[in-house]
Amino acid sequence: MPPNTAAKEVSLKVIKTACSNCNLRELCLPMGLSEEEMHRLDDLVSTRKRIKRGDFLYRAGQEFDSIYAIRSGFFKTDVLLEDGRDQVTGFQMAGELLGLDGISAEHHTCNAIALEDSEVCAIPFSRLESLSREIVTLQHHFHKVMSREIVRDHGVMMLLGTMRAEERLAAFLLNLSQRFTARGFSPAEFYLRMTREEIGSYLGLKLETVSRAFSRFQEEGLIAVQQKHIRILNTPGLKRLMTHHAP
Amino acid sequence: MPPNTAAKEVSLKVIKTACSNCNLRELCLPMGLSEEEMHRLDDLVSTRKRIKRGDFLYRAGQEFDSIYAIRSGFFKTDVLLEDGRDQVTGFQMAGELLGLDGISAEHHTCNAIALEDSEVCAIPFSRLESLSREIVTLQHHFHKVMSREIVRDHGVMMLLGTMRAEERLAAFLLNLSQRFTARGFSPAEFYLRMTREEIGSYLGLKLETVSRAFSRFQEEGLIAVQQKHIRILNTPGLKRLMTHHAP
DNA sequence: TTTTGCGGTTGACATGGATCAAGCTAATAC
DNA sequence: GTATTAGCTTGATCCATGTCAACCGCAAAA
Repeated sequence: MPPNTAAKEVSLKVIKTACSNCNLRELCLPMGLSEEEMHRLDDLVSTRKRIKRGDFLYRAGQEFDSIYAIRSGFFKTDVLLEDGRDQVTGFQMAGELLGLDGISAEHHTCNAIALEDSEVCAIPFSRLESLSREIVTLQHHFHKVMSREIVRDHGVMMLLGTMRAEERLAAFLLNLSQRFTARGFSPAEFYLRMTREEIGSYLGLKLETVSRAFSRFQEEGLIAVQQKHIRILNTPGLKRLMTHHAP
Repeated sequence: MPPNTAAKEVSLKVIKTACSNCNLRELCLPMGLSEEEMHRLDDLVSTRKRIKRGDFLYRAGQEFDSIYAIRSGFFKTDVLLEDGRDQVTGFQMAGELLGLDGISAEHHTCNAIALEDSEVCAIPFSRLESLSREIVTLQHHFHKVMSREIVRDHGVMMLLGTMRAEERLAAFLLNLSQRFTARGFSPAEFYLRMTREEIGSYLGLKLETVSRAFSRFQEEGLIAVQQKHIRILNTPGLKRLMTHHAP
């Protein structure tokens, strides 16, 4: 399928593919662009890709040429050490970008794996750089997105370096809740797309510890858990847990 | 002191200030630029700042307008949580950039503190964006620098999430050694600019644990420690320690 | 020179989370 | 519909690191 159709009559499919018609445009890369600017971005992101649950969007070591905007679905990224250890470095949802780590060395440094059937927009990076030389707001927004990733990583470092198990899990749940909210979903009720082991890997804990912390939260009436279904019953309680650490 | 002297006769001071005459230019922002391009960058970085040991280059919350290239000296960055906990998020040395985290929210999100008397070049960010719209190599290199920061942070997450105390310290020492080497210093012998407590904060450990790990390395003949003076005696040994974790 | 104090080392003990193990639940395959 | 299995929960025990405490040594201040 050719990515650019020169036809005047634009098919429904193509319309739906464009940033200008995407309901995530205010969360994603086109944030803050004018109508006209967004149409110029549309040309870049015309290639869409479906990724089945469990499949790789890209693998560590693979050549880097595009970043990806998640249109729907849910991903995790993980890094592998030579000795077999690995760690989940993030969970990404609709409107978020994947692949920014690949810019530095021109190859990907982590694996990106779909946790449910997903769709992404591939954005050829060199074309994004060209366009952002022309559109100031795009350039600036892209820099903000990269910077936000750095800030997010500092948050995770904080979490891993200073928080205890239950604080980590509370922070994790509140973060998910906040991101779901930003996407128009319930802040209090959601399905986890990842296993306890993946949560543990992300939080620097073993799956048993994650499970126990969930049970503890449930006993204390903070949340209701049933496998992957989570209901947050007491948000302030979780927040308190996050900040009032034992001396 | 006016940052731009229009005089034809350029003073020695100004010459020394320019990127084109900086011996760090191949590590720092101007990496890969042509002579002519580098001169255009010179105009941006004309403002230099001395920071005394213990002083802040910037504080969390402060308005963001510039990033900083370290010309000489040594810094740490740390984040503070509301409840008083804090964590060192990085140690930066000559040729490295500070302040990238501030782009996302237009204010700094961490403190940058000099660990020894230092000098930085302030780079007004909006002017850097303008210039990088004109100089492709500058734009691309800047993106790489930001991406590298993300990759580095993933490394720290890995370290905090999966490594034990001695592995963390070994990784830390090898990383320092490698960065000193890149700057033309000895790979095997250096002074630490930070306290055990700061190392511990960075590595998610208590200072006593750091101290014990140093002693242990010394007993095993891997390094010689005397306070802040470190000599690495067995680099492969340290590397092995980093990868052969207990099951 | 002496004093002061911060940073570092070391020891004894406490504990949070890891590990090992068993059983349970719910999705997926047959 | 039943069988299979991956994922989850819970209990018992262990150990790495945290905590508390004492002391050392060097460098800055007096």
